[in-house]
Formats: sequence, C-alpha cells, structure tokens
Amino acid sequence: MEKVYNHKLYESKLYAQWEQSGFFNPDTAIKDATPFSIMMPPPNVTGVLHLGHAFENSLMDAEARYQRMRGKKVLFLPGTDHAAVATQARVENELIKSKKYKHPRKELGREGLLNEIRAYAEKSKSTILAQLRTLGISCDWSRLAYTFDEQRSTAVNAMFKRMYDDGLIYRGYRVVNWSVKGQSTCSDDEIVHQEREAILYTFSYSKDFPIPIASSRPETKLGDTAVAIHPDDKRYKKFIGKTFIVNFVGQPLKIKIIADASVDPKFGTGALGVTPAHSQIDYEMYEKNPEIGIIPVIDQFGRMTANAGKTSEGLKATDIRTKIVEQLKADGLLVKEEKIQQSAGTSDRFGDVVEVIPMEQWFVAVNKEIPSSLGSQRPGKTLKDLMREAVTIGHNGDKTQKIQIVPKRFEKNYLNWIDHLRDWCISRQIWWGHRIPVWYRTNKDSLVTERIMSIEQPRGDGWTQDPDTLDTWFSSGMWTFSTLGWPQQTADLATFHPTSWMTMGYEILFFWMARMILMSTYALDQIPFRVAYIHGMLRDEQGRKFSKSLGNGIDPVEIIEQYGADALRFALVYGAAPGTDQAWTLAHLKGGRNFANKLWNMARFLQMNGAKFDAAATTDTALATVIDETTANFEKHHFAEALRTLHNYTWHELADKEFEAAKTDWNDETAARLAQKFTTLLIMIHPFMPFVTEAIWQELGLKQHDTDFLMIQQWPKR
RNA sequence: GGGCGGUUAGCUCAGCUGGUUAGAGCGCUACAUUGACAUUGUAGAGGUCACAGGUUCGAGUCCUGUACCGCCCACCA
Repeated sequence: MEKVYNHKLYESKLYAQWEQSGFFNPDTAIKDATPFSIMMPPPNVTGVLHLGHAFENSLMDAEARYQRMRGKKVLFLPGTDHAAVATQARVENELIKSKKYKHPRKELGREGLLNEIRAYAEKSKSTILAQLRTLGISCDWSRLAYTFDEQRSTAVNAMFKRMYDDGLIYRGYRVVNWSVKGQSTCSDDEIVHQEREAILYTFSYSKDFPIPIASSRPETKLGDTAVAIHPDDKRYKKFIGKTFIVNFVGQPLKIKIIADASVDPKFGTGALGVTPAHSQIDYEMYEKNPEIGIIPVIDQFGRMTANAGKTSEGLKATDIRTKIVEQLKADGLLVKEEKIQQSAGTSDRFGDVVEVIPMEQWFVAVNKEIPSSLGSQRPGKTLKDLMREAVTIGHNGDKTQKIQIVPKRFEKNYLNWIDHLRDWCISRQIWWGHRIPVWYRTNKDSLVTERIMSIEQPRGDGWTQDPDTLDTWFSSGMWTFSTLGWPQQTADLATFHPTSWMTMGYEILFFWMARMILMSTYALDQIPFRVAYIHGMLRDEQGRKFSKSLGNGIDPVEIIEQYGADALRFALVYGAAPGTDQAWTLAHLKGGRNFANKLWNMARFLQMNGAKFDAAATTDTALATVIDETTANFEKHHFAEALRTLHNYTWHELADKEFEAAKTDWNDETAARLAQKFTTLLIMIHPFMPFVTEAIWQELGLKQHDTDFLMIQQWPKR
C-alpha cells in the first residue's frame, strides 16, 4: 500500500467494478429480501450538477448503501427531468446571447426550436449521468428514466386521460398568470414575489361617482366593473347594490357597488375598484357576483385591447398609465399619489412581472369531488383532501399509508399551502414538454368545434392537436410510479411502490411533494413514499445562495479531482442537519480527505504488522455502543450524527488510543482485536465514503472472491 | 398580515425525549517524531450556550417575553 491514499488510483476503477458486479440492481439481491426503494429526484437537464445535487445524492447514496448492507433489496432509481419551461427558457436565452437568433421561436419554428432544445438536453443529460458516477452513486442504471422518454410520456398521457375522464381536468376560461416575455402561463407557485417601489394613486373615476378608489395600476381600471366595499362600512353602506355609469378618462364604465368582507376598510379609501379580468381576488369577487361582468383590457402581449377604448387600444399597458394619471389630474379627480412598497409577482423563469389575464386554459380541479371510478374508497373526497390526508391521518385514514415528513415542522408548511391551493393551471404555451393529448376540428359551415381527448390523431380530416404542453410538474408528480412502469401493473410497481424514502430540498416541497402525493393517491390509491426527508440548502461561505449571477458556483467535479469523492461526500454530510441550511466550507473537505487517509493508514499499519483478519474476535462494549448509535442514527436519518460518531471513535479512540497502545504490546490477540474492530468500522463508514473503504477492503485481501465487495457486506450486529 | 427557523469556541456547525468537568471539523499555541499516517502525534488555549424572567433537586436542552438575523406563504387594492 502507498504511504498516502490516492483517490485517483481507485475511484473510477472501483465504480466500474461495482457497476459490473450487478449489485446496484435489486434483482441481484437475495430473492425474498425486503424491498427498499429510493427514486432519485431527477436533476433538470438545464445544466450540470452543482454542489446541491452532490449533497442530496450523498445523502441518498448513504441511505441506499446502508439499507443494502442491512440485507434489503434496494432499488435506487436514477433519472433526469426535461424541466419544460426551465430548459426552453435557458436554451432560448443562450440562442439569443449567441446572436444566432433574435426571436428563436419565430425564426426556428416549433420543430426547429425543439431540435435545439433536444440537443442541449441530451448533452446536459449525459454530463449529469457521468457526474453521478464520479460521485460514486450506487443507483441501478438498468432502470434509468427520463421524464420525457417514451415510457414516461405514455404514463403522462394515461394520467391525463384518467383525470379527463373523471372530470378532474377541465378546460376553463379563468384568470391565469401570464408571462408576456415567455408568452406562456405559469402556475401560482412559479411566481416569485419581488418587493419594489410603486405609486399608489387615489382618485375618483369621475365627478359624479361618490366613492374614490386607490390603485397602483390605473390603466387596469378601464376594465373595472364594480367597486367593492366592506359590508359594515358605514360611509358607503348606502350605495351597496347600486349601479353607476361613469366616464373614466373618456371611457364609459358600468360600476356596481358590491360588498365583500375581504375588503380592508382601513386601506386606501376603503373601497376597491374591481377588475375581474386582471386580478385574482377581483376575479373571485366576479365569481361571487357574476352580474358585474368581466372586461379584459390587456392582451397577451401586454397591450390594451379594444375594450379599453379607441385612444388606448394597441398601446402598452405600462405606457398609458402616465396618460391616465395626467388626465385625472387635469380633471381634478386625482386625490393623492404616494410611494408605496409593493410586492410584484414575477415569472421565476422569464423574470418579467406577470400579468393576470383571463384565458382558456386546462386546469386540474383540486376542490371537485372525485368520481368513484376506483371503487368506494373516497366518497365525497377531493384531490385536496387526498393531499391533506396523506400527511395527517394517512391515505384513506389508513395509518400505514401515512407519510412521515422529517423534520416534522415542514408538515405545517405543507398543510398551510394545501389550504390555499387553487385549481392548478397545467397548460403552458411553450413547446418543450408533453403535448396536451386533445384534438380539435371546426366544421367550416356550422363553425362548431369538436373536441376529443386522444393520444393519437383521430380518424378523419381537419384535426389539429392542442398546441399547448403540460406543466413540467405534471410529469414529475408521477415520478415515483411512472419510473416503475405504470400504467402497466408491473412486478416492479408491486414490489417497490410506495417507495420507502424520498429526499428533497424544502424549496420544492410544494412544487413537487404536493404533486407526487396528488398523483399517487389519486391514480394508485397509494402514498408515493413513506418518508420524506427534507434537507436544507447549501450556501456559500458568506451564507449566500449559490447562483449563476453571483458567480459563486462550485463545480463538484473539480473538488473530486482534487480531494476525492469521499472527501466531498464527507464534507457535505458532516455539516448537514435535517432541514437546515449549511454554509459550504473547505474545512470539512480537508477533514474528509484527512479521514480517508487516516483510514488508509490504519489499514496499512495492520497490514505491515501482519494482522490477520479471519479471527472471530469479540465485540467489546465501546464498539457495541458505536454500532448501536450509528444504527440508531441511520434509522432516524441523522446522517451527520452517524458520521460524526464513526469519525470520532475511529480516530480518537481506536487509532489514537488502542493502536498506539498496541505498538508497545503487540501480539496475535491484540492484532486480531484491532483488525476486527477496524473492519467493523470500515463497513459502517462505507455508506459515507464508499471508495476509500472499498479500496482498503481489497488492499487488505478481504475480497475473497470476484463478487465479494465491501458494498454488500452485512451491517454489523453487536 | 400569517407561519417557521436561527442566535453555542476565531470560522462552519452538532448537541435527538432536561442529568456528572458543553462537543466535532478547520484554525490557533507549544512540543515531538520521520518506525501506519506531517493529509501525523502529544499537550493546550479558547464558550457567563443572544438577553430577561419562570418551571425543576437539576436547563444549552422545557415555558413566557425581548432583541437581532434569516426563510416561507399571503388578495393590502
């Protein structure tokens, strides 16, 4: 053995051996072993793996390797995510930046742009997969999945059909979040609220209208159809139910006074100009008072529509604001203008301030009763109910079908989010994604449009497919079972679902976890996973997020090159408490590298002194305690604690005390005892630092035959 | 506005259901050795566990409040 452990000599070689051995594949395990499954959260094909991915995968791989050593039939299934809007936005940006195209969609057309995105995605995908191997991730490559491959597309279509047939997917005209820049809808959770300064104008529509209102967007007031006041507001109570015809900067409006408890009498003038077409809350008032009507005045390009009047039509909404304000001033109608801090919803992918616009889109109804197509398990329940039950009383009230969220505090976050959930807009106007399996045909004479849900093009002439694609979370919501062959009732599905353990960052709790629960409980009548382990985010040394714009990114592959995969994994796990952010620090990385080398040299010491490893030495109490603690910590998913225990004991007890003492009192008995202790620890450290431990195992000659890897040794019992 | 988290050694953080001298990594100081490992060893410095009350035989650990950081959600037009 070399004096110093050199990871470069072992890592790729060992990974190839493991992969070839077939032990990553659960089918190689003992037949009647208990199944244990982990679905890798599929990294987006928008780029390459960053430190956060390395972190998440280090945790999963520790769990997978631990369970494998405990004799389970472990499926750790790898995959990638096409990440619809994220990938398209990325590629479009790069195409524009490269100056090859100004408007990629226009210049390339649908197929042309898709080809560009596909090429980008494939390249990114292969990089990601190589990176996972470099990290030493013990996943089953034979079951590799991609959210946009053929099998997953089949599953998506099957799900769409099922929800469509159940009436849970519907086409509706409602207000949606619209990114003018991206020319697409986005769901409520794809909105990022940003604080910004705005001016709040207080004014009256006209001289003869009794109630002044306030708005930071006077141009939308051209679409007002009502004014809402609090039902108990004494100032305005007498007007409730009355309708006024007003002339607002030259545009006639019909305004009804309505009462709504959500209006805050203390804010502004205590009266809210209701714009059903361009505000979510106003739209809800319109739903309660449909007689007020809905008048869209802004179109999908952010320009004023004909409804806004001749003088405004075609102009940018933002441009006519100043005009309107000047007009109000001139007419003596402007009461006040004040600067306020306002949070504006922006598109998380395209970055522009989102417009609320009424449109025909596809939605998933979360508050609608699910027809009992699956039998009578859930009479009267809605998708929202299913999402809630899975973490409270268990799916269908079955305690064995209850998801355990670790740490528990995220339960509250999740439930709070569920309560506020509105119907989920699933159609997107971008091209990269699963196309909506619905076809339309318009009869030329009657102008009646037929619509059918079909995956294949229907027979007959004149059919065109819905141009929209599905929200990316529609397919990732199915990840725990689309990867197992659903809608086919495969053996894998029966064996590995519900999956045992899932990990994700808290930032996608709502995006992803909620959708997985929705899809799985609805379609399979099963929870998607038994445990959801929520990890924190990795931050830079100053506690900032890693981001492209800050340029503080760290390439895991470079770290591995220099320090080794084990050192990186050690560093990432060592500082990780469940659900808590951690700052990335070189200190832990050095600690990891040093520990790998320490293990190496402990082995070397034993080897040089001719220690024999076949003696059945007994486990002393100190080691037994370590085994107990480590096992308990694994069971509680306290990975950092387990690693710390192992590290401390190995270094500061076994090496510093027992190895040192043995130097002056070396005999066969001592040698056997130390050897036995060391190999026991080697097994337990393996899930965290797979390469160096496996390398030592082999260097010590403990690999007795071709397939006798450390990775499949039995977890120690006391 | 609602909710959640953090405040422990110079830095990054552990400390799970309250129990003897509060821990780790890295850093620091002194010394040592090249006989497993300088990616080392030995010894050591360094903490009134944010603050104020309370519960308890006993609190970093539980309760109440305060301050300061941070995060998430939300329809203050």
